Amino acid sequence: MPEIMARYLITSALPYINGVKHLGNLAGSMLPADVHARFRRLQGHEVLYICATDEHGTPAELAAAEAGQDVRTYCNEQFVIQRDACAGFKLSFDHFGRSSNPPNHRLTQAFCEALEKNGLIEERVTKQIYSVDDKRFLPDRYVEGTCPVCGFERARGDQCDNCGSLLDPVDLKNPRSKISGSTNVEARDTAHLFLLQPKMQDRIRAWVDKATDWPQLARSIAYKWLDEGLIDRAITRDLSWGIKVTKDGKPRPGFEGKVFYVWFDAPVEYIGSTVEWAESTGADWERWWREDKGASDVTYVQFMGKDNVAFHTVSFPVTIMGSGEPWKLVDRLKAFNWVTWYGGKFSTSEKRGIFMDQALELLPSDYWRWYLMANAPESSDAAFTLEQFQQTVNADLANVFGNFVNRITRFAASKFDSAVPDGGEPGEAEEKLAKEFADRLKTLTQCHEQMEMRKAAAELRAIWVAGNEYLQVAAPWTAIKTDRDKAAVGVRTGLNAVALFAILAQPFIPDAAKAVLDAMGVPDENRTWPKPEDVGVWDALPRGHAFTPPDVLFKKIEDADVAAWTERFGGVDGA
RNA sequence: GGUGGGGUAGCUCAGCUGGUUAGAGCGCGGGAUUCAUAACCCCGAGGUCGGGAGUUCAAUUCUCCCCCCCACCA
Repeated sequence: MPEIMARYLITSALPYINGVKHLGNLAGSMLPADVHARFRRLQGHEVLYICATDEHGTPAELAAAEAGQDVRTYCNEQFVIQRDACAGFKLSFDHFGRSSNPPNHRLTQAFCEALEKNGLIEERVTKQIYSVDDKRFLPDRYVEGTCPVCGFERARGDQCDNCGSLLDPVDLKNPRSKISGSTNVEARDTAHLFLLQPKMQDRIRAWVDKATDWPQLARSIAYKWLDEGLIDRAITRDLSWGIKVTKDGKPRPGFEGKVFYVWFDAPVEYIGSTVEWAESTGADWERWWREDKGASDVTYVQFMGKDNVAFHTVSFPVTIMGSGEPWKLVDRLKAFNWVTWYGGKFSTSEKRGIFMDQALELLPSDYWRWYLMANAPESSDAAFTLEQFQQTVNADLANVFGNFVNRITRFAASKFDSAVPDGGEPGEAEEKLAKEFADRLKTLTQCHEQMEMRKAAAELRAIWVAGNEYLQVAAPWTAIKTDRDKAAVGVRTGLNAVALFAILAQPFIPDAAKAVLDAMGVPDENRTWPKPEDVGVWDALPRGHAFTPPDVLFKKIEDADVAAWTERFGGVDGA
């Protein structure tokens, strides 16, 4: 089918290496990005879906220390855990990389050097708290002390939780290390590189002004930062785990014990991961990222949680644009709010909420995928409850879709010998179904194109319902008693609906969709996204074509399951 | 504290630039059906659209104030 092929570069915010993510993290970036990637592939577009673990920074170091491991070993283990959890959810990354891998080191260093050549980097000496016992400089939030403003004794280095004053760690009285508790700390001079963001302020604003199709949430956050005024930001830290600072490709004098701050190198890994992908497949990464190397026709779509919007709309663009090089900038952006656990926070320590690896122990990924996207936190935070999860999955997947597939395939198996029947002509009922299907398919397609997950799921569900309505009217089980041709039309239409419904379900529930399409014997090349004007879809299965009724697609979630899970994961209201 | 996002039927949520009897799914009540995972289909009952004031012929939809919830604050 000749179509206008487009190219989509899709990234989802990088999950931090520190432990397996919970369902909220999944629902807010990786999963919707996957749904979108699958949809665009089905449309016949060329898609590159990239993700990676974000591995640098103090939290990784501390988590490793707590686990009694060196950071590298810790990250190696955690990377595998996260990669496997993502695979378990059928996230169809073209590559899942690591920000600690060599390509990101090279790129990050190159970006910094390019920025410096353009006068956007400045070396400054500042005073920071050094912990003698910990043998390290302390990040702001790992310094505690008495607030110089209100006298609160447990003020953090960056802010006092009591009076709200923004603080500088060196101003705290009686400072101590939050890591070891040691009070043997002192302010020491240390040099850092600063990114002169204010110099880019006007260019960033002009760029945001043109981004009229960004969602409201993204634009308002970007403007908020711009209105407040960008500030010079340190992009290096006194740590050992991270990307070394260079000058002219060699270690930068005076920066031997320093690395880039994690927020500077993490987004660069979008590119780094693409390079990893290219190195492992022999593909060309520059045609996805360099405007001068063929990327000008790429549509770049980013998925992220609302906490990441500022970095993607302002900070990272400063790096990209400031380099003066023709890198690809984000075109479309989708931001999500949070999924909450019964209205409160997910928490490992308090045993509240389900994490990705645990979810897969309970049920196949499709169950979670469907619920999380049908209830995606698009306009506001969305509460996850096991009770609603049970209801949604049982109703939508088991009763509406699963049962539709089951009822018509089993009827066809017993009365028409497990083959697509010939004979009869479509009538009024078939016309009505085709009309409704075409209308809803149009809407569904638009929802996917706009990345409206909830609406897309609702529309898909409505299409499934239309199938059940049709069967109710066509009632082949009645017709077969008097008019075999009429029953044949009903069964044939129903079986084609099974295939169509599964094709449209692929982005959301890929495994179940595949099981249905395999059972119906639909060849891969016929599983592409249909168009509303294609009327041939209702006679796509060859007449006489044999199929195997699939097994029950979705087992219902029992009340006893919910009770057990509530016990284990802390349901109801614990907050 | 600042900024942003929310407060709409029992529950989870839709409701562009203001305008006939405010919508969906689930849950609930009734009916129909028997091909099917006690499933499906139809009908119905449920809401002073957080509170107050204002603008307007007209506000859930605009403005202001207040009260709650959530997130972020480099």
